[in-house]
Amino acid sequence: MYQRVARVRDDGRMSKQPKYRQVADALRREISDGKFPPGSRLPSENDLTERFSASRNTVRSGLMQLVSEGLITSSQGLGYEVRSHEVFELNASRFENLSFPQQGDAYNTDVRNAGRHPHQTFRVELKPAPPDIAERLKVEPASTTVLRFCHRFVDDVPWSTQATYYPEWLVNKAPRLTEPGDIAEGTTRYLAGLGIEQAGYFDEISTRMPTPDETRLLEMSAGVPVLLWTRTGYADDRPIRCTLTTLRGDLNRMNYEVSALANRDESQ
Amino acid sequence: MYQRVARVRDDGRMSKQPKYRQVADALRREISDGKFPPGSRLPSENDLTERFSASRNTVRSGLMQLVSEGLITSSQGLGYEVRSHEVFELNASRFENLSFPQQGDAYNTDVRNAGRHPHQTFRVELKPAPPDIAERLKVEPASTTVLRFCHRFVDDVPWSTQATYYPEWLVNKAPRLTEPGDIAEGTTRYLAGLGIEQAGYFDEISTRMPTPDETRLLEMSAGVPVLLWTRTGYADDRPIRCTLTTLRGDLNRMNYEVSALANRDESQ
DNA sequence: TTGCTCAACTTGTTTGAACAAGCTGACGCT
DNA sequence: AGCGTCAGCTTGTTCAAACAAGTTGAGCAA
Repeated sequence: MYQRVARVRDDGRMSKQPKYRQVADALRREISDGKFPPGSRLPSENDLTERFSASRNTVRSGLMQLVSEGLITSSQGLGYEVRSHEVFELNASRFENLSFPQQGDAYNTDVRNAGRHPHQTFRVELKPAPPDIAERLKVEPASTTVLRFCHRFVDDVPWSTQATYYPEWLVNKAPRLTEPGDIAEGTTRYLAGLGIEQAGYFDEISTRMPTPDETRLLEMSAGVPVLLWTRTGYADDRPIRCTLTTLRGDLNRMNYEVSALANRDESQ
Repeated sequence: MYQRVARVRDDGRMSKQPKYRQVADALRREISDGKFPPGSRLPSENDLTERFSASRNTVRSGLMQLVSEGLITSSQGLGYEVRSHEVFELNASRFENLSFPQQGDAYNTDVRNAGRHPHQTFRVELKPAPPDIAERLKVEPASTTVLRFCHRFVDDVPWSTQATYYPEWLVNKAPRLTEPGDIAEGTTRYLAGLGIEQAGYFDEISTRMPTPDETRLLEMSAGVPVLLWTRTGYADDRPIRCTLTTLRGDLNRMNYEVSALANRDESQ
């Protein structure tokens, strides 16, 4: 039976909020007040059913709300747990090409410096350029590109995926880009040795909820968005690579350090 | 009655996916295939109930899934609509202090250049520094700061909120920061006129699901994350401001253009 | 002690029903 | 023609019940 929520009640204020939202609001408040600290467990659905005089389904609706806000997680047989946050800082404005090797190693050193254990799987493909990549690389759509793909973990927790596309003309100059394994000295350094130096890049950052594929690959729980980071690298004003990085939003933060003096001359 | 989903069925593959997920997957596929283009409406819950031979609640679970993925929206009385995307580019690496005025105006000109109509509300507060702000401004926690708050719209659609904190010592030098209205020439330019020039900044970017407050202020629908952008501005290596910007993730993309030459000298 | 089983918890999935409430167009009245 | 009402669509909220399935610890057997 439908039971209209009291319109004038509660703490005296008008509150014609639906019951499931009252549940969510109450629990959210208690979590932020520290009654349920990160890592702790919430009362079971049955307990909450009693406490709020609501059906189990209604309580579940409220809990679902908090799950999709990224505040709590649920596991069958275990209960609901308050999510604890731990972010990894990602310094994006640093240039890797002087004393630092490239990608894999920038990541490796960063992670190790943080006292964590890095791990990654690697894959190389030949692939026709997707439209957005082709546009950024200034090549024909569906023209051949080399795709170097990385799946990265920190302490065996999936952290990010990275797909770097190289245009065909560059691969002709730098054939080792098609090597199926990691390039020991780093691709940036390898390219620099061939006289192709990444002199600048253009970064685009956006966010959205993960696709089912991303959810699987990054083992993401509900209510956590991804950070999408696209870096287009240039040498002599010509695009030489385009890197799409997908980062778990709950684990990563990106940093840029920019100085006015450095940028003064290149007013866009 | 509980009815176990067929284990060997469908297209011949093992598929012991729960029914509500089958609904979500089928619809997601049809949306990405273009059967339901952005802006179009999905069949009603009743139609889907028939099509999938499931109860209305099960169909709703599947639809909820897509809503929280940010793929569709629902409106009472109207139905489910496929979300259409339109992003606004935000050039974050540009320096505003040469020929461009500050914040409000960088935003105003950007929006107008895009052929859109900007609009913002403004507020000034005196507020004790929150811990994270105090740390970034290198002042005592809870010491006095001036908070200048902006609520921004594009074509009357809520776009972002921006809160800039100035430390007390700076306000003593630049009293107009407490003026309740907009500073016509822009705060950066006003400060530069007093010999305080923002020579660099440190940006931090992260993402998460919005809080209920943010959902209300930015009129966000379910399944859309926010982009959090923290900019700490420096003059002579001393923090002079800290700006927290909350951006609707479905409407914004941030860009950084960085050149190696510019950054070569300031290896951190 | 070790190891297995199982009862008793937990959340996950599904159904059917009922009523609330927003939206739209048809119909009929003025 | 103009306007208001309302039937009939839509999604939103809530309930009660049942069975599925993951987790854990108590207790029994080897």
